Amino acid sequence: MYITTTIPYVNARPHLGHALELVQGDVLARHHRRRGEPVRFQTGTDDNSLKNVLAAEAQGVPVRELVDRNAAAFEGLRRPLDLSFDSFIRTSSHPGHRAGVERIWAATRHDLYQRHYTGLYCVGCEQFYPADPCPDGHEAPLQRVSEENWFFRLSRYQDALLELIDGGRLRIEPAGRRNEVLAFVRAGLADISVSRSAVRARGWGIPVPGDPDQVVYVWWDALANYVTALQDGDYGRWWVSEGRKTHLMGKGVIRFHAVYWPAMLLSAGLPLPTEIFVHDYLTVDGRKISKSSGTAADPLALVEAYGVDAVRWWLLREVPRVGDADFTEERLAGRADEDLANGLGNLVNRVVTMVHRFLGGRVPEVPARPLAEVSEAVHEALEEFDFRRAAAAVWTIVEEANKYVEKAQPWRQSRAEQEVSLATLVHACRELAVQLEPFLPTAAARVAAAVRGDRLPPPEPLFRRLAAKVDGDRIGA
RNA sequence: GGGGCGGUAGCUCAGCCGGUUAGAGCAUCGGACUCAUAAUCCGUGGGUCGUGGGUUCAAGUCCCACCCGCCCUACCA
Repeated sequence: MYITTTIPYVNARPHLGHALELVQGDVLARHHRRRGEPVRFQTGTDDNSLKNVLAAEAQGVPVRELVDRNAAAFEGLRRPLDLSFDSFIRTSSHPGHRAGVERIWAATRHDLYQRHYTGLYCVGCEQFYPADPCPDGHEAPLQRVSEENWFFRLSRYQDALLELIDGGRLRIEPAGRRNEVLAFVRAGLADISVSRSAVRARGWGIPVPGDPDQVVYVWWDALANYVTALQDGDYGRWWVSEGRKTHLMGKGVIRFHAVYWPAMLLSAGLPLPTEIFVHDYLTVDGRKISKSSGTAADPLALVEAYGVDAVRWWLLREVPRVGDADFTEERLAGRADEDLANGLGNLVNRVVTMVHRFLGGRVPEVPARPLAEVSEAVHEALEEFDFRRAAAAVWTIVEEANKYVEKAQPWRQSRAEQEVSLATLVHACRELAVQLEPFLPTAAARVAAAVRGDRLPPPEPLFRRLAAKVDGDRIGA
């Protein structure tokens, strides 16, 4: 399985929305690896966007410097968020990217033509609009741009795209998004401009082969990353032979991935991705994430304040498959205290304590029942990209184990009975550690360490409470 | 303007092809227990299922209109 996230442009540091997509991809990657499937999980940054240039100008720093600094911040999310991506591509520095874009350009050359174009261009959207108010509400006024651009015959691929999506060869989830794409394609596809004048791009980006006055449209450039990042044998392995190629993305960029990108590949005669999963957006304190969200939307600051487990758990356990979700530090802490401290942490702690008190720390041998139902429920949920349902399925182990303690009441049992009940509970905790790994790798490792071996280490709390921290010490503005 | 998605208990949400008294978690309240991070377990209360029509023996669950939020798309004079 080849899993990709979108590559964000790096005009600013990463925010919580980026973390959501990365964590979702990470869960999929870890889950499928654990099932023994070969997995390549890839992310990266779109360095070539004109927005990066403008941001650098606004800050008065060289583009290269801004791009390098912010790209490093994205890549730097790996450790604090426990991400397991196998490769990180930067479109401005990956050794094969530019050559790859040029190859795709050449392969689609039969569908490219030059046309004089005059239109209103929104720099914020990197897109042309027919009338002045930019629908996204970017402040900069639309620029009247008149130039000779390269166009791609997107219109030729309408039927092929419909067949591809309607026939299910390109799966788009959730279903509502698939319908949205189908409606867009059925409405008719116009050819799209796929180059910009190099002058307008401030010389930033990849020059059009044979036409140095133009640079390749940043979307064309960025989309190509999914294949250009695959060097040498990797391309054959992960793009040609691999049966499952999954793109993760936010709802704002579905058209580029579900329409432009497959059309580019069709034109170039290259294999297509097989799945697209579209997530919705996060708001913070009821507002769109923006600069003013400050550290409350900064994944790094959140991890430092609350820990990686709490942050990942909120993203996975609380964000619905469909619909925007609102993040607050209160919700993060509430979920962490309820589930991690009171639920999981307390369970492990009470089990370990009882093993010490009643059995001298020794774990008795008992036949272990595998918890296949949980594993299956997790898998089914993840096949639908329902991370919340998958996380809930893992949690049934915590709930069942806590109920089991109340029912068995080991403190009232004979030694023989205690051996059975506590062995069962230790087994449940071990299984929990296994099932939890894709979601909370750090927490899973700590649980595993607490219940490993014949002799358990002395009990100690696995998770501290966070709610008090929120009251007195909100990190947000 | 066209299309799509949401609007279900205080909060976050489940409710597939229509069918017994509409569910879960959190919060509230009551009880139990003591192994545990005042944790856990059991139980209670609480809902005009956005509004109004319609189809049906039967609708949260299908159809129509409208209201609210969001998304996509186009902006006919």
